[in-house]
Amino acid sequence: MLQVNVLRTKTDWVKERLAIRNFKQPELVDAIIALDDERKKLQAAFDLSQSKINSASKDIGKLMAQGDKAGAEALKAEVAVNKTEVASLTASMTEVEKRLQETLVQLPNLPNEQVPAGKTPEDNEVVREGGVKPTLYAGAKPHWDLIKELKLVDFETGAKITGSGFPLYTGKGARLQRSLIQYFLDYNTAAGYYEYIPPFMVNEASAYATGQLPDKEGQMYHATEDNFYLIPTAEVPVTNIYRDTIVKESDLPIRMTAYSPCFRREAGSFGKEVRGLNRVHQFEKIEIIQIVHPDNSYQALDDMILHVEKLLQSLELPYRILRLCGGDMGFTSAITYDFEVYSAAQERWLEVSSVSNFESFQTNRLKCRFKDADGKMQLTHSLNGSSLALPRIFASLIENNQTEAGINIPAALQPYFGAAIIN
RNA sequence: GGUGAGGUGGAUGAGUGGCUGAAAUCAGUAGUUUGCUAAACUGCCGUACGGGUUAAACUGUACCGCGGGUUCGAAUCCCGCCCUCACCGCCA
Repeated sequence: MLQVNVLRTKTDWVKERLAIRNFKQPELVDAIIALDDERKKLQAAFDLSQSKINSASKDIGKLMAQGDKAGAEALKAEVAVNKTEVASLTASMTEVEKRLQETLVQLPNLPNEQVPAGKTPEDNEVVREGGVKPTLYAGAKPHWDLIKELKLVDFETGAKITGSGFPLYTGKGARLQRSLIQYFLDYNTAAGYYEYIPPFMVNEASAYATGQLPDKEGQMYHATEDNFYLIPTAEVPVTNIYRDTIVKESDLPIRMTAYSPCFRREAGSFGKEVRGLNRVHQFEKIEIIQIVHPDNSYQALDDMILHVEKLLQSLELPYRILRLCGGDMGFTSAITYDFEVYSAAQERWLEVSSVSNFESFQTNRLKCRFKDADGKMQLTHSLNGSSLALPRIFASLIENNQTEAGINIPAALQPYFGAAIIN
């Protein structure tokens, strides 16, 4: 959520930035300022009336103590008038605040200056590529065939148990999955990220604070009986650790990592794009999250990018880093870098991580602040990224490392997996 | 799920209708003193939204788990909900 103050003081610049995203309703900015003006006017009137009531009430107390009943009654009548006024002002204020809030949450974050203009994924910029695309042998197969042959993942039984898109990892597949989780967490904690295992369901307040509500309601599984949402990413519960908190400036940066399953309804997706492990309703992901001083958030972003990049290098996967264009960025992001690995048998790039700086967009809703050296409250900045999302790593690992003898496990993973080859 | 106790500022904890935005202690912070460490003393020390100011000072309102209600006036009384703790029930 953007700060009204920013809209007010930098109106034209805000509209310019929104245009980079192809945001179609710049007039909302003016509407918000107008609503905020109205809110202020009502607040001032309310404060005045309430102040009259307060002082009259004190006087009534004194008059009663002195035994001046008539005087007290006269004042009570006066208070009654102000009370009606306060009641109607309160109603107007509630209404205006509600409209203000509803409008404010419709504005996406402002793209950073580095974000390229553009509408579709084709407009994303490739920042750099790394690793070597493997040359596969003649009989190489896409992962959905490999997992069947080697009994790594059983989609049919997963579908029987739950529904399509809920994979059942089996045997060596389950073991590979587990070793990846362990490896990623070790890698992240070694870099100073504090480890959590969060709740996998969150309440409405948490889903709202990180921006899943109201925008992405339909994306989440909803346990209506208790009004809990299954998390679409560990970002939601972990970032909410710092909801409504005032942190010490000296505690920044806060670095956190967490493993969690992620649940996404992905309504309306189907076809080749989502075949096999490419897109599923439940997947595993290890997330990294930072809450930092606003002056340092871009340094933190660079650190996170490097962190993820080195992890991909250690897995010996060919990868590329994209800077997303305005039109392809998430609602809450100021800048996003996507990491894709090349899946050799599918001959396509698969997104395995997305690292974003939210600046103060998320922390404003979250209300995570610190008091600076001058004693002023400031919003922290928040960032997050995947390090890493598993299914597509799984898919590209087995596709890229397949040989006639079996699937080679990269050296970094062997201590975790306990073998050098799957066959 | 049942019964009981409770939810007050960073922490502990006082406060049962007006003198309480809230005692006291601790922590924090600025300073004074002391030869260092330590200690002692003094000041400051909640958040939000307004007004005011170059910035402050100053000032209005709201907030004592959340939402309602009673009252001229509510942290304090009433109702609903949420959460925590204890015991019981169930259970990985």
